Amino acid sequence: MKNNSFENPKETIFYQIEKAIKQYRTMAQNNLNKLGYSITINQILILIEIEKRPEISQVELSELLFKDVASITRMIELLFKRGFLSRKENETDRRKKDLRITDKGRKILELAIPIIKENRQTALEKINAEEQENLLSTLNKIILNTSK
Amino acid sequence: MKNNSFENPKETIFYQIEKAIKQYRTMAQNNLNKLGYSITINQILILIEIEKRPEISQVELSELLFKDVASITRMIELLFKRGFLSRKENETDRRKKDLRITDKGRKILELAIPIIKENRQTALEKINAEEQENLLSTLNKIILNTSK
DNA sequence: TTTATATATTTGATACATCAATTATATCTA
DNA sequence: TAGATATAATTGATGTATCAAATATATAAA
Repeated sequence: MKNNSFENPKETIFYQIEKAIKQYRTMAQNNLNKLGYSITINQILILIEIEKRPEISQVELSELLFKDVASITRMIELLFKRGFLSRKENETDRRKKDLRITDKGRKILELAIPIIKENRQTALEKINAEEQENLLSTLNKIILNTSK
Repeated sequence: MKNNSFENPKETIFYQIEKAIKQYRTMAQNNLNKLGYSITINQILILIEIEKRPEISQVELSELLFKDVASITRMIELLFKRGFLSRKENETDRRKKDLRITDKGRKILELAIPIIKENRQTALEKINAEEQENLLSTLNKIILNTSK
């Protein structure tokens, strides 16, 4: 391992993490595009979470998807404009919005979910359970090290 | 391991990779901000590559940093506007631009590089050499699986 | 040497990220 | 209950990501 990590960026861990996640995203989006709809992986992930737990707040969505609440607001806005979900004031807490998947949204979810599962499988091919556990464990260490 | 990976997103590998890289970026940017300049990690990485190899083209930069050439153009534009680098037409190939770090750019590089190295060390604390090798190896498998 | 093809960079359009500030409502406390 | 504080969502400003199309120049091929 080189001492000066700037000599060979391609060999450093963070470059590799970036590369892996970027390639994964590209592959995932390309496969999703084959559906012929124009929707992003991120938008699908939001729909999935709302479908699983319709009372979820935008703050909770932001934590779950590691995004800023501002990003969530704008993504919700797009999903709403395109008719994938409905949005109205919550009765008991008027600061909140009730988000609901529309039929159109549910239809695209049904098509997209198998694709996303397949993407994950493809990306993890030939990586056995132990290796996956190790990866998770090392990632968790990085997460700990970088959290405050 | 759950069969339906949508039940517990927090436990899936790609969520963890996203979380790790996001937290790392946030920490790195926060530490960089302490310098009091207003510059992003990405911009520093571009400066580093140009400093190492001044004849580098924007296409090469895009490959090295896993970014679209369009992104590189805009980042270069910002770095130029802020006086961190100069940019002029290449004499022998007029499609290309000659990029050079300015004194101002060199100054910020000197301050930023130690910080970036420290960030990487912090993030990898208590992760031994073997574990790092394993991480790289697994990431490479993902990169292979998702390339094409 | 013209024509076709390839390469380097830029631009336009759209989506997302992050921070700070704002708006609106809810809750807590004196 | 009035005023302080907290929370949910939005908005503004700026930077980055991706794709497709446009420009400009270089190189290969007829």
